[in-house]
Amino acid sequence: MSVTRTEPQDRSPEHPAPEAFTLQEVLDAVVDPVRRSIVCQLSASTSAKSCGSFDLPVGRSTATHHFRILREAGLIRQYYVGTSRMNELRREEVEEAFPGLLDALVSAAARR
Amino acid sequence: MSVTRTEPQDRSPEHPAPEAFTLQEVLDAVVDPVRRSIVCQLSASTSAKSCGSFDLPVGRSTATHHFRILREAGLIRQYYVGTSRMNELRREEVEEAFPGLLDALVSAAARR
DNA sequence: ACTGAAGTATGATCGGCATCGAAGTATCGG
DNA sequence: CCGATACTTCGATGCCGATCATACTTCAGT
Repeated sequence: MSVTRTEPQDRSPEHPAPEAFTLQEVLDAVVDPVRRSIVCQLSASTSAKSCGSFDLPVGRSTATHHFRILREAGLIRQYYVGTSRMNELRREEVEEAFPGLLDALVSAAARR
Repeated sequence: MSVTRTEPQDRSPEHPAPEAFTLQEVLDAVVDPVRRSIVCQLSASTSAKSCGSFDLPVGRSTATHHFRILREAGLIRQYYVGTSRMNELRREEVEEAFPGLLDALVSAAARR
């Protein structure tokens, strides 16, 4: 009978192009403390980080929600490596769309 | 009997000191489109503007609410002139607390 | 005093969002 | 195949904030 085929899945999520970034979405993203924390942890790291490697005060399903908001705003890029979803900042694209904004935010968050 | 005394009132509202500014309050303030519009209109103007002189898509009481949020975040200074409440940006203080943030926001809002 | 103008205060409504738990999916190691 | 791991999806809940209408206050002009 039908052997449950395990065709390789395409699990790469949608990423908006820089031209589609909106300030509203970016602000909606970074106004949340948990998401801002994610951005700061990414900014402090040189390499990509898996979702599970973040120090977050919420459950897994909520974390997934936050990563999605950040991705849809254009702030992060996500891709799978095995079962892990890696995350990295889209520094250049964000800088191109909204010059100085990301730096100002991260350094503002670093104070205090 | 008691003549309704018209003692001069102190109607000057509370303004936080720059040291008390928090990034969270500033972002909570500017994430709202109406409030961001207020900030941009103030930034584009050289002089102070009365509450009523703004072009806003909400009723008066709601506008009052928005101005208060902006003031409590430290973004604007308010003072009465007659019955009019004047508003102006606290550029220097905000710049001192969160360097580059206000400029980045206003210029980001100006794009598109 | 009276009136109008400019805001503020208050209470109610209403929608959106952060959160969680439970169940589902995909991948990797034996 | 069998777990185990790492996330995602889904539905429900609960709260907070934006909005409005109404009533009130303060001031300016007459």
